[in-house]
Parts: sequence; C-alpha cells; structure tokens
Amino acid sequence: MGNPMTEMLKGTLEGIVLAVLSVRPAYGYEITTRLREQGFSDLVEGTVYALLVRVERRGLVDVEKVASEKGPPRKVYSLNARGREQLGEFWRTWSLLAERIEQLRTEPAEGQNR
Amino acid sequence: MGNPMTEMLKGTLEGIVLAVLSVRPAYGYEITTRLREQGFSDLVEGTVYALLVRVERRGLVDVEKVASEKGPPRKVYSLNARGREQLGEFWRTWSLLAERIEQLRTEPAEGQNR
DNA sequence: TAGCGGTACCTAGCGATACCGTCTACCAGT
DNA sequence: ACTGGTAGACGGTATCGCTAGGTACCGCTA
Repeated sequence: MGNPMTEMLKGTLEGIVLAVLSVRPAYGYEITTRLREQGFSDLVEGTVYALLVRVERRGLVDVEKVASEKGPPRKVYSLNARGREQLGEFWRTWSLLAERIEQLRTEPAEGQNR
Repeated sequence: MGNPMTEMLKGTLEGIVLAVLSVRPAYGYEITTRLREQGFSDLVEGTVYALLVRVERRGLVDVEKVASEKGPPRKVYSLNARGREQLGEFWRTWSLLAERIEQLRTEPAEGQNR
C-alpha cells in the first residue's frame, strides 16, 4: 500500500528540490534536513541523493565540491539556466493539476456542467 | 523521462477518481471520457480500469453490472463508506502537500536575507 | 453483407520514482 | 574507544501510470 504522501511526492519531489535550489545553492544533506523541518517529515535521505544524481545527469544543476569542517566534502548543487527552465515547467504543470483538482473539490454541488 | 503530468498524477489519480465517484456512481468508460473533457486530456482508458480494479479489491467501492444499449454491460462503481473515508484522507494529504508547495513558491530565502 | 466507428471492458509488460536497509567515511566530545 | 552528527552512495522492492495491444457488442453505410 504505502502511505499516500509517498505516492503523491512522485513527480513533485523533483520540483520541490529545484525550488529549494532556486533560493540558493545547497548540498544534499542540507536539502534533506531543511525539507524535513518544513513539513516533509517522512522524506528519506537516500531519495534526495538519488534525485540529485538524476538532475545532475540531466544537466539541470551545476556541482561544486566544497570541503566541510565536519565529515566528508559537500557536493554543493546550484540551479543553472536549464534548471530554472525546468522549474518553470514544473510550476506550470503543478498549477494545472492543482487547479483541476480544486475544481473537483468544489464541484459536487454543481454536478453536470454540460 | 515521461511527461511531467504523468509522473505528477501518481498518487493523485486515485483521489481524483474517488472524487468523481463521490458526485454520483459511474462506470469506467464514462469516468475516462469525463476526466478527459475536464482537462486530463492525456488520461488513458487502461489506467482507469486498472485503478478501478485496485480500489474495488481494497473495498472502497461497490460494483453493479448494468446492461448497456450499446456494447457490453457496464460496471457501475459507487463510493461506499470506506471509500468516502479514503477520499477524506486524500483531501487531507493533498491539502498538506499543496500548502507546502505553495509555501515554496512564495518563500524568499528564510535564514538569509530575512 | 462486409466494413467501420463508437461503446465498454480487460491485460501483460515497461519505465519512472520513492522508500528501505545498509554501507563507507570523517570528525568532535566524552 | 565509543557515540553521535555530518555527508554521500547503492542494490533491491513496491507502486503506479502508460504503452500497446486484445475481446465483444451495436448501428450505420457502402
């Protein structure tokens, strides 16, 4: 079965991470903990790392290795031009979906609009 | 890759179909064509049928076979008590996700220039 | 009467993605 | 020496929507 939030995140998590990176560059561990604090409490570290590898392969982010004071070096990701384009695409798709779903929520009173 | 809307529908399509059924009972072909007209233009028949089989197995809907004037008999699905409960759960999860994502859209770098 | 399009349902296999568990590796404080 | 926090990686699993077909019935038309 799996909890519903997990399934809903499919297809949206990438946009969420890109949105985080659009604010400022960040590294994986940081992204995970920040999103966890912002309410995505079930988010799993491994998921974010895998997603970052994917967006890097698709050329949506630039990567820079930065030495860390604690632990291994950080891979700092920053959104590039293609990434910002993709983020725009995400917002468009999201808006469409959200609009249609909200329509379904308030529709029951109306019934048939045909 | 796949188009982004397809990925975003994962986890939400079930709720969408349950919402449609909450208005009034319907059969698979009807649900597909109605949603297609309402903007989910890429939605595929097979997807809806498979989804209906799943929600039936999980006991969220009641099924009744009704003879059709054209073609094979219709399987009319209606939302039962468990289905309505599940729909409520869907709306709660959706609201949470939508709220957090909208927050990301307008958020201006929390810990830095604010 | 043969063919076509619309209605209505069903299925096997594929691709994408999030989760799970576990691992490596480094450092500070006790 | 041990624990806990930081940082990244990987193989396996499950879910779910799509692809790409198939079956079956009906009315209309060439």
